[in-house]
Amino acid sequence: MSTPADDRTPAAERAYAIVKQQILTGRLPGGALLSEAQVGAEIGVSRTPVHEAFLRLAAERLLTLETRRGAVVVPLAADETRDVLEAREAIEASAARRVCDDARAAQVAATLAPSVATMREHVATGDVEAFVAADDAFHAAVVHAAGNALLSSFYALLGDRQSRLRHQLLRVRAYQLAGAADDHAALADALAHGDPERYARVLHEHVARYRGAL
Amino acid sequence: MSTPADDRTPAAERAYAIVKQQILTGRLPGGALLSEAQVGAEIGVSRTPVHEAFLRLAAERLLTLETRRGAVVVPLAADETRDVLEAREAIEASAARRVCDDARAAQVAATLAPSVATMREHVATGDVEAFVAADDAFHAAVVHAAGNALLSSFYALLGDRQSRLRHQLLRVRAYQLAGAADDHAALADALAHGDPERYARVLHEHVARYRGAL
DNA sequence: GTCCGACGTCTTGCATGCAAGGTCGCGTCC
DNA sequence: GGACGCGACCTTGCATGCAAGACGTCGGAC
Repeated sequence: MSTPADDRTPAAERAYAIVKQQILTGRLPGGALLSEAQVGAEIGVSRTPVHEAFLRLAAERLLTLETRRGAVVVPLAADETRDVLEAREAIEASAARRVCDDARAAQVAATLAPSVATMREHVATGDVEAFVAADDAFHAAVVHAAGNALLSSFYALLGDRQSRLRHQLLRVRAYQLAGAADDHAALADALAHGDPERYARVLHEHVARYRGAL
Repeated sequence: MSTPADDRTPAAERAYAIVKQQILTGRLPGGALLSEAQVGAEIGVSRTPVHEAFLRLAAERLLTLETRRGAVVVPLAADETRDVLEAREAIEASAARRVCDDARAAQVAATLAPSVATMREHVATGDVEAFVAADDAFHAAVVHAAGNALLSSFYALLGDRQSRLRHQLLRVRAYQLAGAADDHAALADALAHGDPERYARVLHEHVARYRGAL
Protein backbone atom coordinates (compact mmCIF):
# COMPACT_ATOMS: atom_id res chain seq x y z
CA MET A 1 0.00 0.00 0.00
CA SER A 2 1.07 3.60 0.51
CA THR A 3 4.39 4.20 2.16
CA PRO A 4 3.59 5.74 5.53
CA ALA A 5 6.93 7.50 5.68
CA ASP A 6 5.59 11.02 5.69
CA ASP A 7 7.94 13.12 7.71
CA ARG A 8 5.08 14.80 9.49
CA THR A 9 3.40 11.62 10.62
CA PRO A 10 4.42 10.94 14.22
CA ALA A 11 7.48 8.79 14.69
CA ALA A 12 5.57 6.32 16.84
CA GLU A 13 3.01 5.89 14.11
CA ARG A 14 5.67 5.29 11.52
CA ALA A 15 7.41 2.75 13.69
CA TYR A 16 4.13 0.98 14.31
CA ALA A 17 3.19 0.85 10.65
CA ILE A 18 6.61 -0.32 9.53
CA VAL A 19 7.05 -3.08 12.06
CA LYS A 20 3.48 -4.26 11.64
CA GLN A 21 3.89 -4.40 7.90
CA GLN A 22 7.03 -6.45 8.27
CA ILE A 23 5.30 -8.89 10.57
CA LEU A 24 2.23 -9.26 8.36
CA THR A 25 4.25 -9.80 5.22
CA GLY A 26 6.43 -12.36 6.91
CA ARG A 27 9.58 -10.36 6.48
CA LEU A 28 9.85 -10.65 10.24
CA PRO A 29 9.24 -14.33 10.87
CA GLY A 30 7.59 -15.73 13.97
CA GLY A 31 10.04 -16.11 16.82
CA ALA A 32 12.25 -13.23 15.68
CA LEU A 33 13.75 -11.24 18.53
CA LEU A 34 13.56 -7.47 18.14
CA SER A 35 15.25 -4.81 20.19
CA GLU A 36 13.98 -1.27 20.43
CA ALA A 37 17.36 0.29 19.78
CA GLN A 38 17.98 -1.81 16.70
CA VAL A 39 14.59 -1.11 15.14
CA GLY A 40 14.88 2.53 16.09
CA ALA A 41 18.23 2.82 14.37
CA GLU A 42 16.84 1.20 11.24
CA ILE A 43 14.00 3.64 10.85
CA GLY A 44 15.81 6.64 12.27
CA VAL A 45 14.00 7.31 15.52
CA SER A 46 14.89 6.85 19.15
CA ARG A 47 13.82 4.00 21.36
CA THR A 48 10.77 5.76 22.74
CA PRO A 49 8.49 5.69 19.70
CA VAL A 50 9.60 2.15 18.94
CA HIS A 51 8.67 1.19 22.46
CA GLU A 52 5.22 2.63 21.82
CA ALA A 53 4.91 0.69 18.60
CA PHE A 54 5.87 -2.51 20.39
CA LEU A 55 3.24 -1.89 23.02
CA ARG A 56 0.54 -1.46 20.43
CA LEU A 57 1.63 -4.55 18.55
CA ALA A 58 1.68 -6.50 21.78
CA ALA A 59 -1.90 -5.40 22.42
CA GLU A 60 -2.76 -6.85 19.02
CA ARG A 61 -0.97 -10.03 19.96
CA LEU A 62 1.51 -9.77 17.14
CA LEU A 63 4.39 -9.32 19.55
CA THR A 64 5.12 -10.52 23.04
CA LEU A 65 7.21 -8.27 25.23
CA GLU A 66 9.74 -10.09 27.33
CA THR A 67 11.09 -7.91 30.03
CA ARG A 68 14.73 -7.02 29.63
CA ARG A 69 15.11 -9.42 26.74
CA GLY A 70 13.31 -7.93 23.82
CA ALA A 71 10.17 -8.29 21.78
CA VAL A 72 9.54 -11.56 20.01
CA VAL A 73 7.30 -11.88 17.00
CA VAL A 74 4.48 -14.20 17.96
CA PRO A 75 4.86 -17.39 15.93
CA LEU A 76 1.91 -18.55 13.90
CA ALA A 77 0.03 -20.92 16.16
CA ALA A 78 -0.79 -24.31 14.75
CA ASP A 79 -4.50 -23.51 14.84
CA GLU A 80 -4.16 -19.88 13.87
CA THR A 81 -5.94 -20.46 10.58
CA ARG A 82 -8.84 -22.20 12.17
CA ASP A 83 -9.09 -19.65 14.98
CA VAL A 84 -9.10 -16.70 12.63
CA LEU A 85 -11.62 -18.12 10.21
CA GLU A 86 -13.87 -19.32 13.00
CA ALA A 87 -13.85 -15.88 14.57
CA ARG A 88 -14.52 -14.15 11.28
CA GLU A 89 -17.39 -16.47 10.55
CA ALA A 90 -18.95 -15.93 13.96
CA ILE A 91 -18.76 -12.18 13.65
CA GLU A 92 -19.90 -11.91 10.08
CA ALA A 93 -22.84 -14.24 10.62
CA SER A 94 -23.88 -12.18 13.60
CA ALA A 95 -23.57 -9.02 11.55
CA ALA A 96 -25.69 -10.47 8.77
CA ARG A 97 -28.36 -11.42 11.26
CA ARG A 98 -28.36 -7.96 12.66
CA VAL A 99 -28.58 -6.33 9.26
CA CYS A 100 -31.55 -8.53 8.42
CA ASP A 101 -33.23 -7.82 11.75
CA ASP A 102 -32.94 -4.14 11.04
CA ALA A 103 -34.60 -4.70 7.66
CA ARG A 104 -31.67 -3.09 5.95
CA ALA A 105 -30.62 -6.30 4.25
CA ALA A 106 -31.83 -5.41 0.78
CA GLN A 107 -30.21 -2.02 0.96
CA VAL A 108 -26.90 -3.49 2.01
CA ALA A 109 -27.13 -6.18 -0.62
CA ALA A 110 -27.58 -3.48 -3.22
CA THR A 111 -24.30 -1.85 -2.27
CA LEU A 112 -22.65 -5.24 -2.44
CA ALA A 113 -23.72 -6.03 -5.99
CA PRO A 114 -21.14 -3.82 -7.72
CA SER A 115 -18.51 -5.33 -5.46
CA VAL A 116 -19.34 -8.79 -6.77
CA ALA A 117 -19.20 -7.52 -10.33
CA THR A 118 -15.76 -6.08 -9.65
CA MET A 119 -14.64 -9.43 -8.34
CA ARG A 120 -15.75 -11.18 -11.48
CA GLU A 121 -13.70 -8.74 -13.51
CA HIS A 122 -10.65 -9.55 -11.43
CA VAL A 123 -11.33 -13.23 -12.00
CA ALA A 124 -11.39 -12.59 -15.74
CA THR A 125 -8.11 -10.69 -15.69
CA GLY A 126 -6.60 -13.08 -13.17
CA ASP A 127 -5.62 -10.25 -10.86
CA VAL A 128 -5.35 -12.18 -7.62
CA GLU A 129 -4.17 -9.24 -5.55
CA ALA A 130 -7.09 -7.07 -6.53
CA PHE A 131 -9.50 -9.94 -6.06
CA VAL A 132 -8.32 -10.51 -2.53
CA ALA A 133 -8.70 -6.82 -1.76
CA ALA A 134 -12.25 -6.82 -3.11
CA ASP A 135 -12.96 -9.99 -1.19
CA ASP A 136 -11.84 -8.40 2.05
CA ALA A 137 -13.82 -5.28 1.33
CA PHE A 138 -16.97 -7.30 0.72
CA HIS A 139 -16.88 -9.04 4.07
CA ALA A 140 -15.79 -5.94 5.92
CA ALA A 141 -18.69 -4.04 4.39
CA VAL A 142 -21.18 -6.54 5.74
CA VAL A 143 -19.66 -6.38 9.20
CA HIS A 144 -19.47 -2.62 9.09
CA ALA A 145 -23.11 -2.39 8.04
CA ALA A 146 -24.13 -3.98 11.30
CA GLY A 147 -22.94 -0.82 13.00
CA ASN A 148 -21.26 -2.51 15.94
CA ALA A 149 -18.02 -0.66 16.55
CA LEU A 150 -16.63 -3.37 18.78
CA LEU A 151 -17.19 -6.11 16.27
CA SER A 152 -15.86 -3.95 13.47
CA SER A 153 -12.60 -3.22 15.21
CA PHE A 154 -12.10 -6.82 16.23
CA TYR A 155 -12.85 -7.85 12.69
CA ALA A 156 -10.14 -5.52 11.47
CA LEU A 157 -7.65 -7.25 13.73
CA LEU A 158 -8.71 -10.57 12.30
CA GLY A 159 -8.16 -9.16 8.85
CA ASP A 160 -4.56 -8.38 9.79
CA ARG A 161 -3.99 -11.89 11.01
CA GLN A 162 -5.53 -13.39 7.93
CA SER A 163 -3.36 -11.21 5.77
CA ARG A 164 -0.36 -12.57 7.65
CA LEU A 165 -1.58 -16.10 7.03
CA ARG A 166 -1.97 -15.38 3.36
CA HIS A 167 1.55 -14.10 3.10
CA GLN A 168 2.94 -17.07 4.96
CA LEU A 169 0.95 -19.95 3.66
CA LEU A 170 -1.20 -19.25 0.74
CA ARG A 171 -0.66 -19.33 -2.97
CA VAL A 172 -4.09 -18.55 -4.31
CA ARG A 173 -4.78 -20.30 -7.55
CA ALA A 174 -6.67 -18.36 -10.12
CA TYR A 175 -9.12 -21.17 -10.71
CA GLN A 176 -10.25 -20.90 -7.11
CA LEU A 177 -11.27 -17.33 -7.62
CA ALA A 178 -14.25 -18.07 -9.82
CA GLY A 179 -15.79 -20.22 -7.13
CA ALA A 180 -15.14 -17.57 -4.55
CA ALA A 181 -16.85 -14.98 -6.68
CA ASP A 182 -19.90 -17.22 -6.90
CA ASP A 183 -19.86 -17.56 -3.14
CA HIS A 184 -19.97 -13.84 -2.73
CA ALA A 185 -22.83 -13.54 -5.14
CA ALA A 186 -24.71 -16.13 -3.09
CA LEU A 187 -23.98 -14.21 0.08
CA ALA A 188 -25.28 -10.98 -1.39
CA ASP A 189 -28.34 -12.85 -2.59
CA ALA A 190 -29.07 -14.25 0.85
CA LEU A 191 -28.85 -10.76 2.21
CA ALA A 192 -31.10 -9.45 -0.53
CA HIS A 193 -33.72 -11.93 0.62
CA GLY A 194 -33.15 -10.99 4.23
CA ASP A 195 -32.29 -14.56 5.11
CA PRO A 196 -29.59 -14.64 7.79
CA GLU A 197 -29.69 -18.41 8.16
CA ARG A 198 -28.91 -18.93 4.52
CA TYR A 199 -26.23 -16.30 4.75
CA ALA A 200 -24.65 -18.17 7.65
CA ARG A 201 -24.83 -21.47 5.77
CA VAL A 202 -23.21 -20.13 2.63
CA LEU A 203 -20.62 -18.32 4.70
CA HIS A 204 -19.78 -21.51 6.52
CA GLU A 205 -19.14 -23.36 3.29
CA HIS A 206 -17.27 -20.41 1.84
CA VAL A 207 -14.96 -20.32 4.84
CA ALA A 208 -14.53 -24.07 4.84
CA ARG A 209 -13.43 -23.97 1.21
CA TYR A 210 -11.01 -21.18 1.93
CA ARG A 211 -9.61 -23.08 4.83
CA GLY A 212 -9.10 -26.05 2.60
CA ALA A 213 -6.96 -23.86 0.39
CA LEU A 214 -4.33 -23.65 3.12
CA MET B 1 -10.65 -7.32 43.57
CA SER B 2 -7.14 -7.45 44.96
CA THR B 3 -5.18 -4.28 45.20
CA PRO B 4 -2.39 -4.62 42.64
CA ALA B 5 -0.17 -2.17 44.49
CA ASP B 6 2.73 -4.50 45.09
CA ASP B 7 5.87 -2.49 45.10
CA ARG B 8 7.61 -5.01 42.90
CA THR B 9 5.00 -5.04 40.17
CA PRO B 10 6.15 -2.76 37.36
CA ALA B 11 5.05 0.84 37.61
CA ALA B 12 3.45 0.71 34.18
CA GLU B 13 1.41 -2.29 35.21
CA ARG B 14 0.26 -0.58 38.37
CA ALA B 15 -0.72 2.54 36.47
CA TYR B 16 -2.62 0.46 33.95
CA ALA B 17 -4.51 -1.52 36.57
CA ILE B 18 -5.38 1.54 38.63
CA VAL B 19 -6.63 3.69 35.80
CA LYS B 20 -8.51 0.83 34.22
CA GLN B 21 -10.19 0.01 37.49
CA GLN B 22 -11.25 3.62 37.89
CA ILE B 23 -12.73 3.68 34.42
CA LEU B 24 -14.58 0.40 34.80
CA THR B 25 -16.05 1.34 38.15
CA GLY B 26 -17.15 4.68 36.84
CA ARG B 27 -14.99 6.64 39.26
CA LEU B 28 -13.58 8.19 36.11
CA PRO B 29 -16.66 9.14 34.12
CA GLY B 30 -16.85 9.17 30.35
CA GLY B 31 -15.49 12.37 28.90
CA ALA B 32 -13.05 12.96 31.74
CA LEU B 33 -9.76 14.49 30.62
CA LEU B 34 -6.66 12.91 32.12
CA SER B 35 -3.10 14.14 31.98
CA GLU B 36 -0.13 11.88 32.36
CA ALA B 37 1.60 14.11 34.88
CA GLN B 38 -1.46 14.40 37.06
CA VAL B 39 -2.16 10.67 37.14
CA GLY B 40 1.53 9.97 37.64
CA ALA B 41 1.67 12.27 40.62
CA GLU B 42 -1.38 10.60 42.14
CA ILE B 43 0.08 7.12 42.03
CA GLY B 44 3.66 8.14 42.57
CA VAL B 45 5.34 7.37 39.26
CA SER B 46 6.65 9.48 36.43
CA ARG B 47 4.89 10.24 33.20
CA THR B 48 6.48 7.39 31.29
CA PRO B 49 4.67 4.41 32.83
CA VAL B 50 1.44 6.38 32.82
CA HIS B 51 1.93 7.00 29.14
CA GLU B 52 2.27 3.26 28.64
CA ALA B 53 -0.88 2.62 30.59
CA PHE B 54 -2.74 5.16 28.47
CA LEU B 55 -1.55 3.46 25.30
CA ARG B 56 -2.80 0.10 26.45
CA LEU B 57 -6.13 1.53 27.51
CA ALA B 58 -6.43 3.29 24.18
CA ALA B 59 -5.87 -0.03 22.44
CA GLU B 60 -8.77 -1.39 24.47
CA ARG B 61 -10.84 1.59 23.44
CA LEU B 62 -11.37 2.77 26.96
CA LEU B 63 -9.38 5.93 26.34
CA THR B 64 -8.80 8.11 23.33
CA LEU B 65 -5.47 9.89 23.12
CA GLU B 66 -5.72 13.42 21.87
CA THR B 67 -2.37 14.70 20.87
CA ARG B 68 -1.06 17.50 23.06
CA ARG B 69 -4.36 17.71 24.88
CA GLY B 70 -4.66 14.67 27.08
CA ALA B 71 -6.44 11.37 27.33
CA VAL B 72 -10.21 11.33 27.28
CA VAL B 73 -12.20 8.56 28.91
CA VAL B 74 -14.36 7.18 26.15
CA PRO B 75 -17.97 7.97 26.96
CA LEU B 76 -20.43 5.14 27.02
CA ALA B 77 -21.90 5.02 23.54
CA ALA B 78 -25.65 5.03 23.26
CA ASP B 79 -25.60 1.52 21.83
CA GLU B 80 -22.75 0.24 23.96
CA THR B 81 -25.03 -2.17 25.77
CA ARG B 82 -26.41 -3.62 22.59
CA ASP B 83 -23.00 -3.82 20.96
CA VAL B 84 -21.41 -5.61 23.88
CA LEU B 85 -24.20 -8.10 24.35
CA GLU B 86 -24.47 -8.77 20.64
CA ALA B 87 -20.74 -9.45 20.44
CA ARG B 88 -20.78 -11.70 23.47
CA GLU B 89 -23.68 -13.65 22.08
CA ALA B 90 -22.02 -14.12 18.72
CA ILE B 91 -18.83 -15.36 20.27
CA GLU B 92 -20.37 -17.60 22.86
CA ALA B 93 -22.74 -19.21 20.37
CA SER B 94 -19.81 -19.90 18.09
CA ALA B 95 -17.87 -21.36 20.98
CA ALA B 96 -20.75 -23.63 21.91
CA ARG B 97 -21.02 -24.84 18.34
CA ARG B 98 -17.35 -25.61 18.30
CA VAL B 99 -17.45 -27.45 21.57
CA CYS B 100 -20.31 -29.58 20.27
CA ASP B 101 -18.54 -30.23 16.97
CA ASP B 102 -15.56 -31.48 18.89
CA ALA B 103 -17.85 -33.84 20.82
CA ARG B 104 -16.61 -32.36 24.06
CA ALA B 105 -19.97 -30.86 24.92
CA ALA B 106 -20.94 -33.37 27.59
CA GLN B 107 -17.57 -33.07 29.21
CA VAL B 108 -17.76 -29.27 29.31
CA ALA B 109 -21.33 -29.40 30.55
CA ALA B 110 -20.18 -31.57 33.42
CA THR B 111 -17.70 -28.96 34.57
CA LEU B 112 -20.45 -26.37 34.34
CA ALA B 113 -22.90 -28.18 36.59
CA PRO B 114 -21.21 -27.25 39.88
CA SER B 115 -21.06 -23.67 38.66
CA VAL B 116 -24.84 -23.63 38.27
CA ALA B 117 -25.24 -25.10 41.73
CA THR B 118 -23.03 -22.35 43.14
CA MET B 119 -25.19 -19.76 41.44
CA ARG B 120 -28.30 -21.15 43.03
CA GLU B 121 -26.65 -20.85 46.41
CA HIS B 122 -25.89 -17.22 45.74
CA VAL B 123 -29.49 -16.72 44.74
CA ALA B 124 -30.58 -18.20 48.05
CA THR B 125 -28.27 -15.97 50.05
CA GLY B 126 -29.01 -12.99 47.84
CA ASP B 127 -25.31 -12.37 47.21
CA VAL B 128 -25.55 -10.42 43.98
CA GLU B 129 -21.84 -9.73 43.71
CA ALA B 130 -20.92 -13.39 43.97
CA PHE B 131 -23.67 -14.34 41.59
CA VAL B 132 -22.41 -11.97 38.96
CA ALA B 133 -18.91 -13.35 39.34
CA ALA B 134 -20.16 -16.90 38.93
CA ASP B 135 -22.25 -15.81 35.97
CA ASP B 136 -19.23 -14.31 34.25
CA ALA B 137 -17.17 -17.39 35.02
CA PHE B 138 -19.82 -19.64 33.49
CA HIS B 139 -19.86 -17.88 30.15
CA ALA B 140 -16.13 -17.40 30.07
CA ALA B 141 -15.68 -21.11 30.70
CA VAL B 142 -17.76 -22.00 27.67
CA VAL B 143 -15.81 -19.61 25.47
CA HIS B 144 -12.53 -20.79 26.88
CA ALA B 145 -13.48 -24.41 26.26
CA ALA B 146 -13.63 -23.69 22.55
CA GLY B 147 -9.89 -23.19 22.66
CA ASN B 148 -9.78 -20.19 20.37
CA ALA B 149 -7.27 -17.78 21.88
CA LEU B 150 -8.42 -14.89 19.72
CA LEU B 151 -12.05 -15.24 20.70
CA SER B 152 -11.11 -15.72 24.34
CA SER B 153 -9.09 -12.56 24.52
CA PHE B 154 -11.70 -10.53 22.73
CA TYR B 155 -14.31 -11.97 25.04
CA ALA B 156 -12.27 -10.79 28.01
CA LEU B 157 -12.34 -7.26 26.63
CA LEU B 158 -16.09 -7.50 26.30
CA GLY B 159 -16.24 -8.61 29.90
CA ASP B 160 -14.47 -5.42 30.92
CA ARG B 161 -16.92 -3.31 29.02
CA GLN B 162 -19.87 -5.14 30.45
CA SER B 163 -18.48 -4.68 33.92
CA ARG B 164 -18.31 -0.97 33.22
CA LEU B 165 -21.90 -0.99 32.06
CA ARG B 166 -22.94 -2.77 35.19
CA HIS B 167 -21.26 -0.20 37.36
CA GLN B 168 -22.81 2.65 35.46
CA LEU B 169 -26.30 1.49 34.73
CA LEU B 170 -27.37 -1.59 36.48
CA ARG B 171 -28.89 -2.26 39.81
CA VAL B 172 -29.46 -5.98 39.70
CA ARG B 173 -32.53 -7.03 41.56
CA ALA B 174 -32.32 -10.18 43.53
CA TYR B 175 -35.50 -11.55 42.03
CA GLN B 176 -33.91 -11.52 38.60
CA LEU B 177 -31.19 -13.82 39.74
CA ALA B 178 -33.37 -16.88 40.06
CA GLY B 179 -34.39 -16.62 36.43
CA ALA B 180 -30.78 -16.15 35.39
CA ALA B 181 -29.77 -19.26 37.30
CA ASP B 182 -32.41 -21.22 35.42
CA ASP B 183 -31.07 -19.84 32.16
CA HIS B 184 -27.63 -21.12 32.97
CA ALA B 185 -28.99 -24.51 33.85
CA ALA B 186 -30.71 -24.60 30.48
CA LEU B 187 -27.50 -23.59 28.73
CA ALA B 188 -25.56 -26.34 30.44
CA ASP B 189 -28.31 -28.77 29.53
CA ALA B 190 -28.18 -27.82 25.86
CA LEU B 191 -24.47 -28.40 25.94
CA ALA B 192 -24.93 -31.72 27.70
CA HIS B 193 -27.10 -32.79 24.78
CA GLY B 194 -24.59 -31.44 22.29
CA ASP B 195 -27.19 -29.17 20.77
CA PRO B 196 -25.58 -25.90 19.67
CA GLU B 197 -28.78 -24.56 18.10
CA ARG B 198 -30.66 -24.89 21.34
CA TYR B 199 -27.72 -23.33 23.14
CA ALA B 200 -27.83 -20.37 20.79
CA ARG B 201 -31.57 -19.98 21.24
CA VAL B 202 -31.45 -20.05 25.02
CA LEU B 203 -28.48 -17.72 24.99
CA HIS B 204 -30.33 -15.28 22.79
CA GLU B 205 -33.24 -15.11 25.21
CA HIS B 206 -30.91 -14.96 28.16
CA VAL B 207 -29.10 -12.00 26.70
CA ALA B 208 -32.34 -10.30 25.69
CA ARG B 209 -33.60 -10.57 29.23
CA TYR B 210 -30.39 -9.18 30.59
CA ARG B 211 -30.53 -6.34 28.16
CA GLY B 212 -34.04 -5.56 29.29
CA ALA B 213 -32.67 -5.18 32.79
CA LEU B 214 -30.80 -2.07 31.71
C1' DG C 1 -20.18 46.07 23.78
C1' DT C 2 -17.76 43.05 20.70
C1' DC C 3 -14.21 41.01 18.27
C1' DC C 4 -9.48 39.84 17.47
C1' DG C 5 -4.74 38.94 18.60
C1' DA C 6 -0.93 37.83 21.59
C1' DC C 7 0.85 35.64 25.54
C1' DG C 8 1.16 32.30 29.18
C1' DT C 9 0.18 27.79 30.75
C1' DC C 10 -0.71 23.22 30.05
C1' DT C 11 -0.33 19.31 27.36
C1' DT C 12 2.12 15.57 24.91
C1' DG C 13 6.12 13.79 21.48
C1' DC C 14 10.42 12.34 21.57
C1' DA C 15 15.40 11.91 22.99
C1' DT C 16 18.41 10.51 26.34
C1' DG C 17 20.60 9.08 30.83
C1' DC C 18 20.97 5.77 34.32
C1' DA C 19 20.32 1.57 36.63
C1' DA C 20 18.52 -3.23 37.21
C1' DG C 21 18.50 -7.52 35.31
C1' DG C 22 19.07 -11.14 31.80
C1' DT C 23 22.29 -13.97 28.41
C1' DC C 24 26.12 -15.76 26.69
C1' DG C 25 30.84 -16.85 26.53
C1' DC C 26 35.19 -17.59 28.54
C1' DG C 27 38.20 -19.07 31.97
C1' DT C 28 39.03 -22.04 35.72
C1' DC C 29 38.56 -25.89 38.58
C1' DC C 30 37.61 -30.65 39.19
C1' DG D 1 36.89 -33.43 28.93
C1' DG D 2 33.01 -31.45 31.45
C1' DA D 3 30.75 -28.35 34.57
C1' DC D 4 30.45 -24.32 37.14
C1' DG D 5 31.06 -19.47 38.04
C1' DC D 6 32.15 -14.83 36.81
C1' DG D 7 32.21 -10.96 33.92
C1' DA D 8 31.12 -8.16 29.84
C1' DC D 9 27.50 -6.92 26.87
C1' DC D 10 22.92 -6.16 25.81
C1' DT D 11 18.31 -5.53 26.97
C1' DT D 12 14.42 -2.92 28.87
C1' DG D 13 12.13 0.12 32.93
C1' DC D 14 11.71 4.43 34.25
C1' DA D 15 12.89 9.43 35.08
C1' DT D 16 13.69 13.61 33.09
C1' DG D 17 14.77 17.45 29.76
C1' DC D 18 13.44 20.02 25.91
C1' DA D 19 10.57 21.64 22.31
C1' DA D 20 6.23 22.01 19.67
C1' DG D 21 1.51 22.69 19.78
C1' DA D 22 -3.35 23.50 21.82
C1' DC D 23 -6.43 26.38 24.82
C1' DG D 24 -7.87 29.86 27.49
C1' DT D 25 -7.44 34.41 29.03
C1' DC D 26 -6.55 39.04 29.02
C1' DG D 27 -5.97 43.33 26.81
C1' DG D 28 -6.61 46.48 23.19
C1' DA D 29 -8.84 48.28 19.09
C1' DC D 30 -12.99 49.56 16.87
